[in-house]
Amino acid sequence: MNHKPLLDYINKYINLTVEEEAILLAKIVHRNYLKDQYIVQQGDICKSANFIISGCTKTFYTNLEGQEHIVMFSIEDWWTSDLGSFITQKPADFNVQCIERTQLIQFTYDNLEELYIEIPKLERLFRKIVERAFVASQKRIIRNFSLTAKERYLIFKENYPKIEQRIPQYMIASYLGITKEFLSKIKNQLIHNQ
Amino acid sequence: MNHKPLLDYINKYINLTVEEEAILLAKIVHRNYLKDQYIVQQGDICKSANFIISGCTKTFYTNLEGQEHIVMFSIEDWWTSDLGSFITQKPADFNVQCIERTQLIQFTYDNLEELYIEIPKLERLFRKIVERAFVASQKRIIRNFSLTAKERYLIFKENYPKIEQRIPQYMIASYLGITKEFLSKIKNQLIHNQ
DNA sequence: AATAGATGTTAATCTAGTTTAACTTCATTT
DNA sequence: AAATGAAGTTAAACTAGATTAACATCTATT
Repeated sequence: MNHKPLLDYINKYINLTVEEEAILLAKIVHRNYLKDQYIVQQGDICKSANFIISGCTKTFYTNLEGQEHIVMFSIEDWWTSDLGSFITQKPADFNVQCIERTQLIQFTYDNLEELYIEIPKLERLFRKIVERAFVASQKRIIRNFSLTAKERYLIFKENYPKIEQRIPQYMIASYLGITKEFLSKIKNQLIHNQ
Repeated sequence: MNHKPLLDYINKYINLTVEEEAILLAKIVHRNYLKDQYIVQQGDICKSANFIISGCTKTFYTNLEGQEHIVMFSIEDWWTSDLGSFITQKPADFNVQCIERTQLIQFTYDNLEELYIEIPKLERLFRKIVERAFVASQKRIIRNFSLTAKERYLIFKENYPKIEQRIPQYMIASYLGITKEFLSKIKNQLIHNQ
């Protein structure tokens, strides 16, 4: 059981004592998912906040016409969940699915509520994590409004240089909010530097 | 000095003792802004998290061509700030400007850091607030991708029935990510139920 | 009451991105 | 090695929404 990435990650935000680490480790579960398996499905109640040790997930919404819209990709050292469903314990709006074989650490809702009481410092940890996630989300809204698809694609490549090779084009298009055909056209334009 | 809306708001999330309330109230500042005054300007370091007692603000980004893109409106019983700038104490990406005469309570960065230490429960309060804000922001990204401008306008009217009368059309258009001319067209279509 | 400035509307023209559909490439299974 | 299917490309026709520009309305100030 490899806890190190989680503890290293936590220690960037707060300092846990050895006893606190032990309390925390007693309440987590390691879990392995295969490629294409779902961690959360739209309509389910999201039971866990998940810290990724290895692998990659996509969080997406499927509308009535069956079109997928990807809100985020998550990789090693990041979290994945339907946070809205998790915090309210109501049915999820989003699906979370593994794009690769994924190894993660799960905090169930009840265990995390207990941990907040046993180790109040964790409130600070998660406050800081969600603050950063919120800021990134707001910036994404602005990019979607004020930039063209080509500009958004270039920024995506800059921000996630390693992810692009791991993810099919049509998912990147979905994340950018365009069709796979138009992404294909953009890439062609970039090759012929237009 | 009217603290009641703030204390009522806080008590929906956590319970403060009388002593804790006193500590908190000692560290806040009441502030009044006139219509059109700025609370934060792009490039400034955002010095405060602001709880609105009365009035209304817009948070927006101005791009190089001078176009405004509104990320959020804030009214009574809600927060306004450039959170990204506030938490990192680096220059703001956004402007926060009053659309009406606005009365608010300010938490400066240093005071809030001290409060987190004196009243650790506040970590929980702000964790929960930001969690909800993040969830709303994710849902907005999906709406922008998967709905037409007309659908987004109708949802806006549903979600903010009282705000619409208080805010000029061109700002609503900016929030929806469309031009004021196109919003005008949408409204005309809705009148003639197309 | 006249002027100026901000806000809102209408309509013509234009464009970024979608849709549809046919084709290619690549990996997987039999 | 052939066959199936998933992923990606290309190109033509189409549309949601932008741009431009002229005009209308409303308000505040002198």
